[in-house]
Amino acid sequence: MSATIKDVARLAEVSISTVSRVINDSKPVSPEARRRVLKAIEELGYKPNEIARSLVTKKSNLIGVIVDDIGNSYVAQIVRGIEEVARMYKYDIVLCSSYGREETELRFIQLLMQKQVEGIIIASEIATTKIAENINKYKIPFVYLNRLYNVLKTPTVTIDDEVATGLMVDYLSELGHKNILYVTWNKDIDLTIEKHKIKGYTDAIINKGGLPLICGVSGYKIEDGYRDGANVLDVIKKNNVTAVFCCQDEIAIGLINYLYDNNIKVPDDISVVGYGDISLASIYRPKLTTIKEPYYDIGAVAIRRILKEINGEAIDERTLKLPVQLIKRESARKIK
Amino acid sequence: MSATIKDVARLAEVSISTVSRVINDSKPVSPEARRRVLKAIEELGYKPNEIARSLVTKKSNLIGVIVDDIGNSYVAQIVRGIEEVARMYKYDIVLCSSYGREETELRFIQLLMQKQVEGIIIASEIATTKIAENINKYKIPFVYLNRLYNVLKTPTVTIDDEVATGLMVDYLSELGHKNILYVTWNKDIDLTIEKHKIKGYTDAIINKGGLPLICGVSGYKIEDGYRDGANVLDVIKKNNVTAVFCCQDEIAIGLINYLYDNNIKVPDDISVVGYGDISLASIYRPKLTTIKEPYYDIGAVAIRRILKEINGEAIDERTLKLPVQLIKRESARKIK
DNA sequence: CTGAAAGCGCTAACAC
DNA sequence: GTGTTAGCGCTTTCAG
Repeated sequence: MSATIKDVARLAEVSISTVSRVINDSKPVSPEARRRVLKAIEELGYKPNEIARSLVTKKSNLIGVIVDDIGNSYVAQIVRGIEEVARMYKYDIVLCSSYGREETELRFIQLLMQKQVEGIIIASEIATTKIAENINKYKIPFVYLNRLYNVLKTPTVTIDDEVATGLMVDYLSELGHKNILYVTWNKDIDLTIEKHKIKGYTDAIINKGGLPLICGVSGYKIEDGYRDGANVLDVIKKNNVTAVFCCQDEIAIGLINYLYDNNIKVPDDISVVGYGDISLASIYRPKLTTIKEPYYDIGAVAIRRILKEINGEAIDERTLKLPVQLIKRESARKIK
Repeated sequence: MSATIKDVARLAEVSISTVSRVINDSKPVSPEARRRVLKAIEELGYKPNEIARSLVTKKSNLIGVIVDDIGNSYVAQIVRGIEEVARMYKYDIVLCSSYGREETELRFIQLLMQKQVEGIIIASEIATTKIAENINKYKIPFVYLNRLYNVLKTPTVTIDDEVATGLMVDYLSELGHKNILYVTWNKDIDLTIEKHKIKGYTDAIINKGGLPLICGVSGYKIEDGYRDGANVLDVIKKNNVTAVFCCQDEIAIGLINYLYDNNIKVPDDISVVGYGDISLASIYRPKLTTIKEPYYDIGAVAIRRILKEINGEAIDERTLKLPVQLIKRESARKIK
């Protein structure tokens, strides 16, 4: 068993209050007493028990982070952002992976509440309204990060997706592309942020005097982009598409993989761009031209908001929008 | 403020002990009392405060996990393994990222101790002996996972690296390769597991009647493999190398990227294989032939060991070795 | 400046 | 089967 405040007090021949005072620097202590306490602490290797401290101060210094899957690189980036700023304020992160199961997330919220976390950030990809109801019950600072869905009326931080897709279309146009295909995950479009992205795309295309061309795939993972590659290729051929704009980097990479495996070279034969700028985007060959969603910053801003709220500071709007950035790399090129 | 056990007791008109008993199912309670307690709990939305509980039971149900960088996909896989089995035993994970700084790791250990974690797993890449001394002081269950270094006399879980590299050489030989270059991170080789990997490689090469050929690079990241690509290419040309065996997948990918950018096709012009089987290995094109380090399992086995130790069960050897697996994909092919 | 004492929310003897 | 009570290790009045 490690030393307690009592042991320190006994050894230093002072009361436990005095020990507490020097530890927390909460009230003046005579130099002599302080010296003795410090010496005793040193000798015993005493470290205050945070659990006991939390119980009385009602501050756990814990933030709960519920993620879909930490194995997703973009999720990892968000978590990095969260942790790094949390730590600046002496907060620790307790990590929960839900693997997209709603009941699991619900269970985690409760679990985290029991652990007395002071705030919760969810970075998940499921569409759910229960979560919000559930969490509001607890009146705890909370931010909901979702790359796909947009159904919860809770604080969040994103980029302006409509502007972003418009920006990409403009860029592709500059490169001389006229027939630009947008590839989207065709599920629950009304609930997802795809609604905004499609609007940005469509408006920009029409603005250039073109005709929107949209094609759906059955998921938003690399496998999905690959699996549905044949369909997409079909659409490409039938419409003389020269540039494909995928709604997620993963789909773009899956598609490029499919094209590669079928002897179609990107960007020589066709341009393919993504959305997100996941870490793979710059490692992959060809390097992916894409829209940057600043995951690290998203996490950092989210936690900062939570921390502010914990401190009772005024917090602004529910949704914070970070600047949009177009990343020009190799997977799109001038049309010949 | 949320409801406490007292509130429940008052509402149910029983003592707090009775409430505690029904919560924990620790002692028989009359059906009638139980019913009333359950009702009160329901009504108040009562959830036991884990902090208070921990204080008295001296069980925090927390495991500290110190990682180098969760942004590394293999680290994320280890953490997944840890979390998933931890959760089966009702443990939570508190995550700390050290970004390879030793002082930070040392500070985290102390911090985690103060949080009363019941065990610590470090998954880091730095070479240090201080960590072990420090942690042993606390007599807390502890596992040290390090993909590169091998200096700590602490429990760990790995694969048999010597066997693994031998296996790869054998495979490459089967494909007809005679001049197989081994690319290693040439720093602290005596301290790293490279020592074993090089031995496995060398023995196997000699065994086949070949001559070992080793070339160093200045790091173990993708950038490093890329940056030193020119040097490696030089060695390749001078020695008629037909297959390159990189000590990490990252280096292999960096190198292939370099070759790609210089119009050398893998595997058509040359075979390149890696070590680790990071998630990128199967996404990348060409898909990387490699040795699988089962990261998820490594994490799972590590936490299982910790949990066993917490429960006072007997634990076997310090180092657990998981089975070696050769993953044949596309980046190596039969010599023409 | 310092100590005694109350109490954070809960569990676990211990008595009844 | 149930209530009373003594802590867990700490912070924080409140006297002095």
